[in-house]
Amino acid sequence: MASPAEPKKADLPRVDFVAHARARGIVNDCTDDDSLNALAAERIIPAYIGFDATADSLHVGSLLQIMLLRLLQRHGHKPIVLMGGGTTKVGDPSGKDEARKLLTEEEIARNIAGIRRIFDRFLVFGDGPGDAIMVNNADWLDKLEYIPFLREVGRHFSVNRMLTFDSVKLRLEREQPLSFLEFNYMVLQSYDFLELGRRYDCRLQMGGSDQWGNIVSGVDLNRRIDNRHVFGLTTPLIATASGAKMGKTAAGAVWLNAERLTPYDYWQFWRNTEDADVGRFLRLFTDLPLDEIAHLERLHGADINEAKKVLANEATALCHGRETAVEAAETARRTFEQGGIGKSLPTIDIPSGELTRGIPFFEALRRAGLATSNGEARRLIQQGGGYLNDQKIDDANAAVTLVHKNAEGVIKLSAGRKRHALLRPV
RNA sequence: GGAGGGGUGCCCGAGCGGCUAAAGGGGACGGACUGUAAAUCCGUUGGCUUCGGCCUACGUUGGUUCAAAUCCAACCCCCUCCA
Repeated sequence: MASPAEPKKADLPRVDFVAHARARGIVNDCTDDDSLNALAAERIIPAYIGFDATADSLHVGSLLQIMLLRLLQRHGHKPIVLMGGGTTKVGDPSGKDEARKLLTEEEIARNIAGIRRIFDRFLVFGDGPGDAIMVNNADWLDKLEYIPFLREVGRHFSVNRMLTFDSVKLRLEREQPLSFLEFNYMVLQSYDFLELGRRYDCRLQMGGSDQWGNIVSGVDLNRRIDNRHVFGLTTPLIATASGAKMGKTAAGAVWLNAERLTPYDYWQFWRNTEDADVGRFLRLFTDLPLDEIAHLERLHGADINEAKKVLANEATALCHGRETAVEAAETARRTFEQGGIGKSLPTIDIPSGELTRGIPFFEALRRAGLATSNGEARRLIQQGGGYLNDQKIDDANAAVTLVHKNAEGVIKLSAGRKRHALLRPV
């Protein structure tokens, strides 16, 4: 499989990291641009972002963080991917109304393995100075001793101030429960930063803007305990131009692994970006140089679709490889621009015998994954959204048979104009 | 430990004995309009169905009643206040 990491590693100057990140719109806030720039000029900065292992994949909600680590590495610095094997057992209350379900050790280990595969596509791991590493905070959190920890670290935390943090305040204001377990999350996250400073001379923690409070706490802790001058940098919260939270699609979250979301659907997600977001998303989610993006941004009206295709191609190439992206683009071209079919469309095998007898249209739609129940399939047909080989079919009970097999040997089913699937007689 | 409030469909939230598969909103899906965009408008939104119906659902388990999301009991969970 082709590696997407075309600018394989450091192809940009170390000193420009923060300025470039800002120019691309990835930076929401930074504790101290000037000192950080000075440090970047002087040496390779090990920097980390933490990811909780709550699922076996990450979704686009984490993509900006991933891109930031990638940009960091392109500028010659060292990305540290911190897996929250320990903190996942606690649960980050930030931005949530409810505590997360607690995961078992085995689930967490499995999740970390899945997430590692995603990072392998975006970063170059290794033992060299600018190579990325992945570490797990369970390595130090699991064996913490309560009293010594409280005495070393706990005394630096003011409960008064902790109560003012958004993550906590939100829960209290909305009268939602916040357990003491979760309340400790920010302390542990701060401690991670201290530990990474000690182990890897990590100087920078990055994360989403909702992590700002946790990050500056860690910056303080490094200074107070080890007298280490470290930095924090956050990314903005990304919403679509029309205000929706980013990363929702028909099927739910936009996952970064092919098992949860096919590369074709991933491509489609980017292809359907709102006009007003195209330039911004190109800067945030692709490696394209800024001048090239500025050029694409000048497209207007229907022409902007070309920019959306570039966005879809580049974003998909990063995540699934160039070859896969090209295939998805080709499938989309045939499907939407020629009303044909492409090989990236989901394909379901159906025994020929069944098709000889014929299966009702509604059932075919359901089995193709275009409806979750017979009722939904019937509704779809009734509302004029059921298509068989691009012909609208009104009769839910119409038989789908081998007669409908086209030149390529498959039967094309569609739900509305955008969702397609193929049945393949076997 | 005590007192009060609460747990409703994907989410928020109304209902507080029958007219309730459960108002309203959000989200989602389909249609119209477009450019595979946004905005807008229309429709749909528990499952199965031979389309006549049949199941399952309002924290859990029992009970009262011809009839319960609605009343009663016990239990579980959450919130607030008191000790």
